[in-house]
Amino acid sequence: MNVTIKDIAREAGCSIQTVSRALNNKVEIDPETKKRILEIAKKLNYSPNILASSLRLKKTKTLGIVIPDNSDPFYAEILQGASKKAKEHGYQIILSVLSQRGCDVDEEIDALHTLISQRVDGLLLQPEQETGIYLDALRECPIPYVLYNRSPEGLLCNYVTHNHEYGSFIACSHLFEKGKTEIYYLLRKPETSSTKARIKGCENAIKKYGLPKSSIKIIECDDSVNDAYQKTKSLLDHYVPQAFHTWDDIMAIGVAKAIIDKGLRIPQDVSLVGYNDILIARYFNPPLTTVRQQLTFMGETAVDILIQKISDKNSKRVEHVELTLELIKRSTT
Amino acid sequence: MNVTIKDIAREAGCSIQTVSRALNNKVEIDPETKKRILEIAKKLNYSPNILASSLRLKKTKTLGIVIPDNSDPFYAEILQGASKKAKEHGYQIILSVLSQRGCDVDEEIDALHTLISQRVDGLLLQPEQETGIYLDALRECPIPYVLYNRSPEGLLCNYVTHNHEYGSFIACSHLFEKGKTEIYYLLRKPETSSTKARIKGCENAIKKYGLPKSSIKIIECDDSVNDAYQKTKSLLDHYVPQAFHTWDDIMAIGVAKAIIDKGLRIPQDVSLVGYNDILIARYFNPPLTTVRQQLTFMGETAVDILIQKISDKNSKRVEHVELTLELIKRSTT
DNA sequence: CTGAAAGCGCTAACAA
DNA sequence: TTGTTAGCGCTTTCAG
Repeated sequence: MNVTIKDIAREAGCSIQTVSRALNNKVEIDPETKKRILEIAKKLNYSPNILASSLRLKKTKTLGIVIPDNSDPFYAEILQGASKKAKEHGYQIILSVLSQRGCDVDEEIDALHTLISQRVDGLLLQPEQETGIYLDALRECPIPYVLYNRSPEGLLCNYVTHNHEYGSFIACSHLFEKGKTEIYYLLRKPETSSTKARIKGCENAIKKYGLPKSSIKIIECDDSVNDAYQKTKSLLDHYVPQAFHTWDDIMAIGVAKAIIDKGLRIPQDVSLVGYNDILIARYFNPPLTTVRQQLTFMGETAVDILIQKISDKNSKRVEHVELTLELIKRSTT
Repeated sequence: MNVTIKDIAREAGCSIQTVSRALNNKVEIDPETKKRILEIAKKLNYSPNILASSLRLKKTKTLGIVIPDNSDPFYAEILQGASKKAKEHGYQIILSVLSQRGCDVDEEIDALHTLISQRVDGLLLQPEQETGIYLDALRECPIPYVLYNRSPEGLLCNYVTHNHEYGSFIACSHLFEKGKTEIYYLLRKPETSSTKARIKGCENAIKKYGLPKSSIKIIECDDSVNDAYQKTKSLLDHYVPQAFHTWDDIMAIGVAKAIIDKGLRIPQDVSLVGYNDILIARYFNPPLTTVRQQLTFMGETAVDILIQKISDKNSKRVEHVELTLELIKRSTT
């Protein structure tokens, strides 16, 4: 059915080896034969079977990436950066999107194993469950991997993250500087290392400004914007706090809607600081003060590290990259 | 290095064939041997080499998808739907993101050929260039494919789209009903079939309401939100139109910012209708009137059709699915 | 129920 | 410069 180098060899009256050499730009070949073979290949509409060559070469030029949810701009942006960079390096991306947004460890482990079975050369992961069982799976991983947005304790590995302790610190500090003495902090995924770092950052800000611990009140939300919206709404029914800070910009937009629906003004009545600086933040009304993460760059960097690890298998060095966060002051504070 | 069925066979003292049977849940095997083999496999941390089995089986259980830009929520949503559905069917996704957002035909053809080389079982594509050269490449495509969001003339193939002629028709009609007699329509990708359909829809609305052709003025923008923002701003410097309609919600948000920056009110001074109904539309301030596309569902449907075509290779029937669009009335009109 | 042999399409090593 | 041979890891005959 499909045309192979064998077919080309027959047509050209040479061995398959010669065809292989012509196709792979090897030097040890007569320019004339090479030209003839290439023409025949084109004529027969030949498409090399990467599967066969990968099997032989024991490398696939393929990276596996696990993404909890591509409809979240946060991850979509990371994936964008990763896939562009991979393409630049001549690597393909095999994508695994989790259906439970990472709430199911078994699914996550499964995704990992499937990708390994596919014989990808390396993996980009964000362990949603930084618990023993997933980390165990990771420890047995036979190929190089780089974590993004996570740096689990108790696992020595390559990762690229942001310094979230600093991120929530500058967000809260900014609000304190503006004279606010009370912040409601809406967060999610309370168990992840990144959330823990953020809470630490809040506490640091409290300390720095000599405020009581109760200055920051935490509200836990699930993954939907709507939950942030509803919880803010309920809160505002009883009480109007001075300021909100949120785990991401999407939640901030939900909070903003609740505030505006209540007939309150931002920032005159309530201040608001988001997180991530997704594209919309700048164009939102009012433009959102937020903490900028370098999402595309995180994806790119993770790929760079990964590919370096792939080429340099025996290097046992571990890469830790911490990207910088920046407070973007706009009109909600 | 890696453990293979050969290693398991040696360990179990049987042939590789028996191991293969145990691993693939074949019936013709003693339950006892099967159990023993499975245990050994687990002990040795065996991971099947999909490459080898794919090569042998001539199918990879893999779908290729080409996406112009994953940082655009429009495509991110489609990809989300597609990858979830693929996973449900037990298929993997190989992702190819274009670096020029589809402005480079050669890159697009290249992406196509690479995916074919990878021996994916099927392809999901959105031809950015509906010109001869890309369609030619498609005509030579040896594997099943389904187009999403495009239905190029002169190519008989499977596709899933929305009825954009109807979409812009309901958007414009809505504005006309509200008494507006003049709409500035900001669009992009003027050459695509989907844009042409939209312009047709505008003309239909004009006809229906017996208005002059000049009632709808077209402004062409590039792919950035900023361009929509800037162009609206320049326009508003000289003239305040009654209404805007945009090619997508992101552009609408850019337009809204320009209007608000100018000190004008939406919808009292200027009305605005977006397109797509991305998540943010509902939470935007003011909540955006828009035309809802079923993006996740489009991705899912495309995968469903594709997998059906893969299982049913000899069926020469061509599937055309046209999803329905819906006007979502919120507060910008 | 189990095993031996062949081959998927390709490339590396060696020989001519 | 070119051809021959072997083998990557797996599954599908076919034979025991």
